[in-house]
Amino acid sequence: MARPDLLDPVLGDLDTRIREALAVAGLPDADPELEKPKQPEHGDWATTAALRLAKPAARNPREVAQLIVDHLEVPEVVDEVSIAGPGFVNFRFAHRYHEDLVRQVVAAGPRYGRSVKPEEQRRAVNVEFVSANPTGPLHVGAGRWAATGDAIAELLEAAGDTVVREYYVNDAGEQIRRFGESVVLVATGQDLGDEHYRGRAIVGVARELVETHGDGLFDVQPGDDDVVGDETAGVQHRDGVLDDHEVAETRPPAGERAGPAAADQRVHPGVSARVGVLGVEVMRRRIEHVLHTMGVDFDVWFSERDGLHGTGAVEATVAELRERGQAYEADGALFLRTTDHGDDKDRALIRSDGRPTYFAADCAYLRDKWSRADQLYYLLGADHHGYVDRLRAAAACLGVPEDRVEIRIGQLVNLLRAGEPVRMSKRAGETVDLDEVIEEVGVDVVRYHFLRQGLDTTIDFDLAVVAQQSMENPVYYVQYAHARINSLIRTADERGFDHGTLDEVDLSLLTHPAELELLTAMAQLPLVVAQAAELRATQRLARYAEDLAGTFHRFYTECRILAPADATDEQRAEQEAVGRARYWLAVAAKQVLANALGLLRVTAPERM
RNA sequence: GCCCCCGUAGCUCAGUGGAUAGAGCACCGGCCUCCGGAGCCGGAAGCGUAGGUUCGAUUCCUACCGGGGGUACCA
Repeated sequence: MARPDLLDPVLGDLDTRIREALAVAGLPDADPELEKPKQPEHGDWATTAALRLAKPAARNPREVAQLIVDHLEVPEVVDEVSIAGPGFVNFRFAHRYHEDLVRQVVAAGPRYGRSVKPEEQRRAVNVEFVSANPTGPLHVGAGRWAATGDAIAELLEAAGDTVVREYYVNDAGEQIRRFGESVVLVATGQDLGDEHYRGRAIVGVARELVETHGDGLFDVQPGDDDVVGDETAGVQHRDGVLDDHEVAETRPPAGERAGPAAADQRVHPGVSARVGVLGVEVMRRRIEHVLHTMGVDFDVWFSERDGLHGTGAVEATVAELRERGQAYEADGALFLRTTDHGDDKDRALIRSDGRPTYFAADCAYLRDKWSRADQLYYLLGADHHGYVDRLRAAAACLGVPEDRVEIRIGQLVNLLRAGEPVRMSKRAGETVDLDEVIEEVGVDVVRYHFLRQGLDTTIDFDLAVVAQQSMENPVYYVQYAHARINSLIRTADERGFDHGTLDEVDLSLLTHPAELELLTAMAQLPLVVAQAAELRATQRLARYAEDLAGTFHRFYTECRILAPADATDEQRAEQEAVGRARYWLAVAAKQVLANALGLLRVTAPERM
């Protein structure tokens, strides 16, 4: 678990001393796991070590707590140590600790909340997310993976790891030919079959291709005859998460998916393949653009076609798996022994007709990533959960340690409007894509809505609700707190408020309960960030931001900073000293709010 | 059939084995002659059911009930 001692020297010292006390008392070693008591009156920090040591020490928890307290060399900064409840050891810190916090926050600025890992614990993490098929526009569901994957990447960086954000572009195989075929038919005004991709996006791609390449694009060209028997034949991939109502829009009907589909006789397969490659790139760029509007910028767009099939990586991977003795032939096909590693059945790598399966490409991709990173994180939608076991098994077959491959499944998103499912009318080609939702409600709302809920809850995204600028949208609550502080600072400047410098201000005047609560809330950020990163749980940080905003609003309501505009000189003078301390507290609180929002990559507006 | 996720306040959701289970919305009642009322304070209201493990279970295990998703030498 996150070690507060790595985040804060004062907590680090306390952590060390508790460990020493355990040793001196003859108790087993244990991580003190310093935490914030739920009730403020219990103190500033607490350890549960006694509770967890009760069993190994064969004593009751309160006795163990007493032993710890008896042997603890209490740090100077701790004013009070107490035992409470079943065996908590609570610490109340001297006021000086809180005063230091304000200075620490202001000094660290945007870095407050981030931490550094010791070299040996630092990981190069590859975070793969979204990876939607480039054969259609991004749906709302993909927005969830975009927001979540991006924020998790940010959290990991904040916790001291290095991160690569990666998008796997599934641009090889049968689906590309079919996509190209669809584009050709659309561009030449012919009817589409049930197996074809359709919708505004296809029309847009067709139009753009004609503009850039001319009509000759659709004529048979030299080389087009070579593509028959495409060696990459393969695959439609983990296409992000589709709303169930939307699946039919981008995925050919089930009946069409069995086996290599018969090519449409109206279009030369070579033309389809060539146009497909071009069209997919156009679509990919559009996806890239939408993600960019969402604030998500990938470091690597990994092309299956260029990166795996084009480099022989698939063959090399299959060869390695054979060498490792993890593959065997049966019925003319080649299978991977995934059942040795927890899968239900062995999976085919090479079909009996010699073509590699999609799974083979997946193995090659995993191997490629493992050569570039030492921790692999996959964020997949629940519609791909059936894929998890074989992916884990593939990693095991390739010799990747179990704890270095993390595959997380997120539940899907239901798109609603005023409680009614937004149904996709296939005939009308009516869909609601991610870019339209962003347009309608704004990036921050979309991102935050996805980030404040855990990955394993299904999210209802109701356009009617989310469009309201009210507390149905907690992001506004947090942003409002930030804007409000900014307004406060602005007003202070306008009135010529003399806030002095942080060095000279007397922060010991911050004694109001609302001030102390704000201070202790601010002190939590580094720990919250570390825990959120460790758990890959963005909602931890979002909920923290909401709590912090609430704590600030209470402080704001109860504690005046500026004297009233019509105050007498006496009132003004009286207010001045404490007002200065509060001013700096507000400045620090603004920084913490900005940092929390920044880690979620949600904007912290100066005014709204 | 098998696998995965969920079930916490009227609603939407937090809560990595610990103290009195928390927010928002909705409802009821209050709050500044003054720094942004997109705010603050108060009230009422809850762990699906039954077992088990544990000093301690919303949390872990089993069964059941209810809801959602997935199940291919497919692409």
